[in-house]
Amino acid sequence: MPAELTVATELSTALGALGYESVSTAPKSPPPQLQGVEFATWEIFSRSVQNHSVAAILTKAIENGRAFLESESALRRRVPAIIEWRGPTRTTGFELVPADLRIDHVYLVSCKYASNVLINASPTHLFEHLLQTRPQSKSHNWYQETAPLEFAELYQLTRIYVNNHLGNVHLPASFEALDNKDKRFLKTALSERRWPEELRGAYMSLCERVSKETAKIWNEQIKAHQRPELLLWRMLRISEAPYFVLGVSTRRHEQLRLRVGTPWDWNRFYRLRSFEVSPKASGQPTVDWRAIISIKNCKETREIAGHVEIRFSHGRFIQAPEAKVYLDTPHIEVPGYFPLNTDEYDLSPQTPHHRRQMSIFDL
DNA sequence: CACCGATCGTATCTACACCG
DNA sequence: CGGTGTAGATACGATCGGTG
Repeated sequence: MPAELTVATELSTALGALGYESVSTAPKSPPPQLQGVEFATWEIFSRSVQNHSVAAILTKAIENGRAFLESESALRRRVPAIIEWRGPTRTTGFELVPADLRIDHVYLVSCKYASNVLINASPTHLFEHLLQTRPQSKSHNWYQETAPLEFAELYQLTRIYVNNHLGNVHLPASFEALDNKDKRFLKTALSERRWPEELRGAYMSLCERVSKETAKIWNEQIKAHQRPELLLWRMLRISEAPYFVLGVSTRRHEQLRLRVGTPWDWNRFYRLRSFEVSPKASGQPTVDWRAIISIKNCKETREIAGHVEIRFSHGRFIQAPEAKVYLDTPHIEVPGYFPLNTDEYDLSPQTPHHRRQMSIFDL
């Protein structure tokens, strides 16, 4: 059950925020404050609590919820009246805040356990529109757009490969002529994790070309844009509504407790100096990104780095590739992500300037 | 054998063609 | 012209396997 652990961490976080100290004391039915949880879901949750392999991560989730309850920048020990769980259903439309829980109608909480993925977008949306529009329904195959020759070559070799190995299969002469049945067939035929030896070279050429062209296009769009920080904010999921991230980091599963600020907060402290993009040699088309940020009233600069994979999403050749944005810098070091208990609003005149900087950045 | 980066998967939503 | 089926898209992360 893929989503079971996700559900369990979200519900454990909610329990923690309600003051529960351990998953072992979890009630037999959802607490009255917790809304949107079916009894059947709660039963599945109760079962996963018994599972020792997930006990450690659920304990961290409970602790995160409790920290949220205690935190001066969050609940300040006021036990919530309502915690709404969004559940497995997705929000409608173009989501800017990835919240799983909503506490007392206002506190939005995203539970993020061991994930460095920031956003999944269509390549056109990310590289050409810089995430500034609503996602378009019509998008093209980015591989074909950026590497038409390499893509065609890969398809031709795939056709030969399939004929040689699976026999009596007649795929159309061009990729464009594939129907859905053909595509599903190709997906199955190429379901091995590694590409077949015969195709590996062509696939690597495709990767290299797509990476280079993507970096070029993305760089040009960024250079042409008046305010590239708008792209950075979208990538970091910084939007008009502040929210909280509770979870664990991918590295060593350390606790991760953040308040994600808004562009308003961001502009008070930071300025984007540059946003650079370069192709990366990898097993799939990849571009690296890197933002240099200066801190206002201070000589210091910060860097945020990550990469984007441009990858097949539902199996090879099935449908248009997607762009998956990763954050490689630890969350805690990202300007705009504030550790839960820092009081960056402490800007009273009595506070010496250097102390203000300390309280903001050095926790 | 835990860890972590690289690679791959699925549920659900939206837009749109098609149908009566 | 509203209901419905379907393709294409996003949001979410799972899992594999090399490595120290």
